[in-house]
Amino acid sequence: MKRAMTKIFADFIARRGLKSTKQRDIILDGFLASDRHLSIEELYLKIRASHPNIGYATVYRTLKLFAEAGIAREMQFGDGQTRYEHAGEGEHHDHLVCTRCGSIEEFENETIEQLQAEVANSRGFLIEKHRLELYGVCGSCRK
Amino acid sequence: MKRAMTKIFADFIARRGLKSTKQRDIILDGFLASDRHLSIEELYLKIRASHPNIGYATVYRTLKLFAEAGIAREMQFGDGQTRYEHAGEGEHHDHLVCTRCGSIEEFENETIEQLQAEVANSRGFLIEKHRLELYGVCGSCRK
DNA sequence: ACTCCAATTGAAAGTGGAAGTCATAATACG
DNA sequence: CGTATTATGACTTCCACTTTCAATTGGAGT
Ligand SMILES: [Mn+2]
Ligand SMILES: [Mn+2]
Ligand SMILES: [Zn+2]
Ligand SMILES: [Zn+2]
Repeated sequence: MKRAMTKIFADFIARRGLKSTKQRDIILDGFLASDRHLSIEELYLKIRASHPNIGYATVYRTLKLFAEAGIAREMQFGDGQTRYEHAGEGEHHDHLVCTRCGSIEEFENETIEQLQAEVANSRGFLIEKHRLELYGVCGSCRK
Repeated sequence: MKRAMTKIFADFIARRGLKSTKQRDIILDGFLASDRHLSIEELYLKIRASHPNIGYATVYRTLKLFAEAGIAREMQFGDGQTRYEHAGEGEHHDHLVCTRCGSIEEFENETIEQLQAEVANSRGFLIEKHRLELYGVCGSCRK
């Protein structure tokens, strides 16, 4: 997975005539090694621990590149910060967001996806993407 | 509907020991007379046309009050602006958001709601609220 | 290896929407 | 009325990005 992502990003860099830099390598490593759904700030701080000279703006711009390259996806969970998650090839999932501890679980439900398609169809609406999030209290927080 | 909303807000004002003001009346009228899903700025500009002396902050604060009173609901559709829609008693719906013209349609699907509950249940997750939005091209924009 | 130029970087400044401040004004009620 | 309390509006601050810019770097072509 990590290999694949690294390859995809390298190809993207090449295709776009961009340059390979050590900052981008470091940020990619940090991103791939992390828990999913981290904010720019979170990744920046994590990376800064071992690379104090990498700037916020570079992390910010690099995450945008990851999104363009298709290895990251931008998300908004209503906490005022943009979060990035790993984006595998064509994979899709929705989220359960705990309003207590902030943890984010993922799920997939093909039936829901189909019903969404039906709703859109019946109105002549062409779906490009969708967002389904369940907010509430996670299992751990309920104990 | 409008009558009901007005009543609900008046009761809310009374219950909380707040004051009835002409600004709040004007803003409530403007809100109820509007298309749904408008941003603070949009409502502010709309109102300013006939009431140039009403400030942005008052519209901002009053919409928050509407939300607390239960006659409005705060929404985020990813365009960076908070939008408010009319909130009827206990009613719920999800949205189809056109990425071309920005129009927002509403829909309800009980089966999807049930499946969401099942997903949550199977993980011991307690749903407090959810968000389901389909982004794409609306019927009009496809023609 | 060396040049050269476009791409990149990081610090700093800028942006836009939301949220807070505060002096003045308006409301509720005895 | 008179007064305590709340509301208003102009302005400021906050915050999460987003852009700018001078200095640096990557790497294609000598
Ligand atoms: Mn995820
Ligand atoms: Mn709606
Ligand atoms: Zn939790
Ligand atoms: Zn449209």
